[in-house]
Amino acid sequence: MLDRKFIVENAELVKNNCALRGSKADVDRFLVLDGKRREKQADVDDLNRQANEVSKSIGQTKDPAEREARKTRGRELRDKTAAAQADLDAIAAELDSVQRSIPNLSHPKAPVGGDDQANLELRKGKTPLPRFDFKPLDHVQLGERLALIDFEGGAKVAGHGFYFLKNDAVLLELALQRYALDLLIAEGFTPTITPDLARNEVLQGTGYIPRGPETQIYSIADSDLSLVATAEITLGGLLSDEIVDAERLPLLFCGISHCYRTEAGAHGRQTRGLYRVHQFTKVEMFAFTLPEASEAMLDRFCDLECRLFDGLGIPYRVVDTATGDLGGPAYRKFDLEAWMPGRGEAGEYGEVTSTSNCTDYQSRRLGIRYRTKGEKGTQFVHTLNGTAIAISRALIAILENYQEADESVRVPEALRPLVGKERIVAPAG
RNA sequence: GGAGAGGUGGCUGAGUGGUCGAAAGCGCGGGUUUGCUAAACCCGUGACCGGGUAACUGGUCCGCAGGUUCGAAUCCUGUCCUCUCCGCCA
Repeated sequence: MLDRKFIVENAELVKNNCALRGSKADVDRFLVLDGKRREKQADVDDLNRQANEVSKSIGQTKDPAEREARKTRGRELRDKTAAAQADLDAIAAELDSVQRSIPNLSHPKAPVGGDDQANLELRKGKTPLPRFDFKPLDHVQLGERLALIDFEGGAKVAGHGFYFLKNDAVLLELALQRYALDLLIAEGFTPTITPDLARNEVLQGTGYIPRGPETQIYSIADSDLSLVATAEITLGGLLSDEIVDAERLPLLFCGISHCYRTEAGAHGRQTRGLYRVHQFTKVEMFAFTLPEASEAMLDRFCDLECRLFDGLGIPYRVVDTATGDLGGPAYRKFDLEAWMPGRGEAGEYGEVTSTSNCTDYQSRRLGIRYRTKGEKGTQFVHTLNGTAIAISRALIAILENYQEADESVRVPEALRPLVGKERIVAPAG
């Protein structure tokens, strides 16, 4: 969320930004509530002060009658205080909910627009688009013919949107995890495998909303836990309510987690195959940085994503995400869209990774601060997240780009030592 | 799952109803001493929300949420977490 004082002092800016983002957050309501809150707070403070004075004086009063008189006075004051506090709590609760609904500011260079149609292509990857002298199959067909993906089996045990990976697809999944990890470890990231469940409080801190009507999140009955939609949630929560020394920053983590998404309201759009599924594995990058370092870190994350996909020999383009498509927490976001030859009439780009600079929007909610030696007070860190590799979508890109006329699939050079073979062919029989 | 112990400031750790936002130590900042460094000594040093140009000042915070009381770090209830032991188990 944004800083309360900042919103008050920059109300017009915040309102304009809400408009750019297509957010319906009620900034005017926020301003009214904030004024009320301050008045009420002053009342409560004053009553508390009086009550504290009376309480202190009782301890020093010897005369029993005088003590009783002061106790009565104290009771009266505490009653008034409690009433005022209740008013204040009600105001503060509404204020907080409005404040949380206000999206982060937008980077001045982020393209303005209502949805992903306005995204701006920045550049393309090193690998040229593949040329096929046959009609390429899509990954669903390939997955079936090579016995790599079993959607029917997945649907049978867990419903539509679930799948079994089989045979060499399992090796590919593990190879992709290891491939991403090897690069990130070399880059100084601390590798982690994170919980697949998190407290709802942590979900909310990172900007995810469990149990809403349009929630993307699976909740666990009779608990305050949800299945995570990404390791961004668990890695962000890792340092919640902590104060770190400035010289320890930046902190770089990468995390393997399973990602669970209900995909509520996503029916009818790109639901074929592995593109939009309820569960997949992801290697996620996460950074906590000083405020002045977050822009450069976003470029670094984007560059790492490019290196991973260049290394896999997959064609892609990088897009700068439009303001209306940024969601709540992101200040700026870059997506990698890989070429998927089996998609649409003659191939289309489809999002495979995404990296965001959330500035202090998440850290303010999560209470993640840093302290600089010799300086008074603390400040909020900046948080960034980026997909290293989302396995399901990477699989689509690999299968479709590396297919051959005989329906076999070459294993990308970089993965061959990890998969242990050069080519995936249909199992005998 | 059963039995205990405990969660206090950046860290360690005192504190069992009033003057405690909280001893002491570490760390950190400043100073004295010093050829330099180190050591020693002295002073200062929590976070958050308000008011004030400022000096300064009001309030909140001792895992979290409630309760008792004029008054709670301290007593009570619930909850989360950590540790030890027992049971079960991959």
